[in-house]
Amino acid sequence: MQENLVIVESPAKAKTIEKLLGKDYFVTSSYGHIRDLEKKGLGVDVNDNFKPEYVVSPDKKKLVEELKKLSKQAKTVWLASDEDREGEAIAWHLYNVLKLDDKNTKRITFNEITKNAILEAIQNPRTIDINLVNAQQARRILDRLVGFEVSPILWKKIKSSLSAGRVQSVAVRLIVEREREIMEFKTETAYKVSAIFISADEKQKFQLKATLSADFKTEKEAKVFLEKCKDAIFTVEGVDKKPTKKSPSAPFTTSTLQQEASRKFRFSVAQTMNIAQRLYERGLITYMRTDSTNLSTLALGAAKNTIENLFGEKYVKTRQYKTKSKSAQEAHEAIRPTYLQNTEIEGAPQEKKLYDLIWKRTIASQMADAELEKTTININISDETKKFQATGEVIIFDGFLKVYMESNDDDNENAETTGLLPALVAGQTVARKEITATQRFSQHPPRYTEASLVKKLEELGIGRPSTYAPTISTIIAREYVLKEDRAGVERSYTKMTLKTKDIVTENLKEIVGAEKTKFFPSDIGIVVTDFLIENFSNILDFSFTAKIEEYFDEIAEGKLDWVVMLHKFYKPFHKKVDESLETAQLANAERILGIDPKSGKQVSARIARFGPIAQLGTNDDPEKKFSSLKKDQLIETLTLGEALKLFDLPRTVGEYEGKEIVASTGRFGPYVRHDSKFISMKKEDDPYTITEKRAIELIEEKRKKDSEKNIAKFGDIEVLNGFYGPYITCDGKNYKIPKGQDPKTLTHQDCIALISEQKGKEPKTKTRAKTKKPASRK
DNA sequence: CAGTGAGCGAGCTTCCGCTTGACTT
Repeated sequence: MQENLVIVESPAKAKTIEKLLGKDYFVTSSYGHIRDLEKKGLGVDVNDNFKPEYVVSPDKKKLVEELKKLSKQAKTVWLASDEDREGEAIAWHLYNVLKLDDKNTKRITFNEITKNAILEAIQNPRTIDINLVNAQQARRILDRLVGFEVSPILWKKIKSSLSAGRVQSVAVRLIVEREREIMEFKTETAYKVSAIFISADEKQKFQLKATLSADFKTEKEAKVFLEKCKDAIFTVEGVDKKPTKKSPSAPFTTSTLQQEASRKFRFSVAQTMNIAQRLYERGLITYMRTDSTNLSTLALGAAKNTIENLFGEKYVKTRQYKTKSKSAQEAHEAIRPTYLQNTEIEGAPQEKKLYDLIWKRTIASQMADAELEKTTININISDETKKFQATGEVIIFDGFLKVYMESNDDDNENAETTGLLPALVAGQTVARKEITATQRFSQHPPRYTEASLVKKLEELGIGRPSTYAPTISTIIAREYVLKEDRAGVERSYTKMTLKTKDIVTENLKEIVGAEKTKFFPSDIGIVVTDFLIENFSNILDFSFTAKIEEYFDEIAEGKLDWVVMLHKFYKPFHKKVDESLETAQLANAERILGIDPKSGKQVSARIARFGPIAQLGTNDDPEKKFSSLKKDQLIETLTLGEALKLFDLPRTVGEYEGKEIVASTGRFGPYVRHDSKFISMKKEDDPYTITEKRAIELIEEKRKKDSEKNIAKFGDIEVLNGFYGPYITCDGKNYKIPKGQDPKTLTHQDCIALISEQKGKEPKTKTRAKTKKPASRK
């Protein structure tokens, strides 16, 4: 029996600390918070100074009993949860729930896990800081009030099971507003001119690529310029050399790691966190949920040694980075390898990749600046004020670039800067090889990716490292936003090239606007956002979190009473809740698109019980028709033509064996129906144009497949040939056939045996918030 | 590259931040 019980938040951390402290200390963990506000109802008494109703979480009951037992046996209990608001609250809840005694309870904190730091903490224990706890309670209660009072308004006004919250609603707003910017975006076109120059005499041999200092608005202007260039003389005005420096980025925080892993490996935010968790549990990296760029003195020393060994002394530059994010609570170190001398690790390929990234980023952050020389050459054109310019960059000393370079968000391929430029001198003339004017288009602002959304949220101080990934799954699960690929569209552009004598004009085509795993808002997301902005503009304000954080800071410093703060917030807020329940109208509830020229009926679009629909005929029309919108259509942008097209389905294609063939689009994409059977169309088919002949082909193909499908049938039990190969089905459940077994030889008895054998290990149904997967479209 | 192509209504849904687990194909 140990005299000392130390409780930290994470079990992996407990393990390392126990090793450092030795046998007099038993170190265990609380697995985060142990209790929370009652789940049913508000969990807060708004009529009694926001008295919270705390309940031990069901999955923590066993753990709490265990901790109670341990704490009774210990002589001293050390509450060593993290050194931030949440950590202080965890300590306070532990103190209360475990009914600890002041006399033998000590609160300690440390923000790096080294023997010295921990021993120092133990030498300097303190008591629980109730002001900090109150700041956490205010935060927790405010979030509950917002979430649980606003969400029910949405159930009533828009759709059941929707949700609103301080963090998620702003995340959706960002995506909705970006989409609106894109809708309103007007593409502008310009002609960019670039030239390739070669030596004017035979002495030098070079090719120099240069760009014109200004673009032309019209094709005509660009052409006039090219004409002028035909007989122009090109003279080097000057060669300018400037030394420049590049500095490494700070070590990883949660959000920067998510961004880089997304840019470099296309990992999703959740994927990155899962892999990082595994590395953390194996003791390979420090904690992965952090907002700090700080490195421990131990790590700084190890980095210095490693860099010296690998690259030499002149590559070393020890740096400590200031955390940029103002909302940072800095309870942990930056994310770094635990042992910097381990340049690589064993493990799954993805684990190796992520570790390598973390290692490089950490090491680079402690390396010298890269020294570069940037050269700019300006070239004058006779009788013309515009100039050509060529720039090149040469690395003089690679410094940190030896190991790592941060990637860029916009994968623009117009990297104009090249390497070494030819050695030209002022006054020298150069000859043109060719000059081209290419039509270019301005680009709409980019849609958010998971990682760029996290970046934006962090900049706004909204959300925490532990919530970025869950926030993204929430807004997807509510179907406020979709993460999607979109095919691009073809666009034509002109390119004029001045060759030796003539100007050649070409009309070329390019694909633009293709999107890969980007966020698009849904109609529900748009309507909910508009409603919330209309009625709860303060909460949807991008600076709302930052403002209340100031109050929380004051509470933490003991300058403001948390109950007073909540009263101030709640009074006007709750009034608004009541008002909007009574009176609020939905913004953009319905859009009238126009009149159908064929029937003379009104065409409109709105959100109905099962989602967005188009409607033909007014509400009082007994023969009104409905059609669901397609997945890539939005009420806001739907045109009359697109809406009318929706009513062309279902469409009678023809007849086969005396029965009608109908084509339409369903949940799983376009299909043909015949004799009350549904057959999915192939990629190349279109329900609007499919012919009778093709439809019959599909029907016959399906029949043939079905006939091959059945291998055997024993009453309820069937042996079928499916997508993954043969399988047994019974009562709507499927069972595997062992490898090496020929399905044709299975007897009834064999099947029964296989079923009962596999029934035992059926998965337990878990009541987890599941992300509903919408039907996939081809 | 399987299965699938609804809907008459009861009762429940929901927040943000700490943590890890563990169903099978």
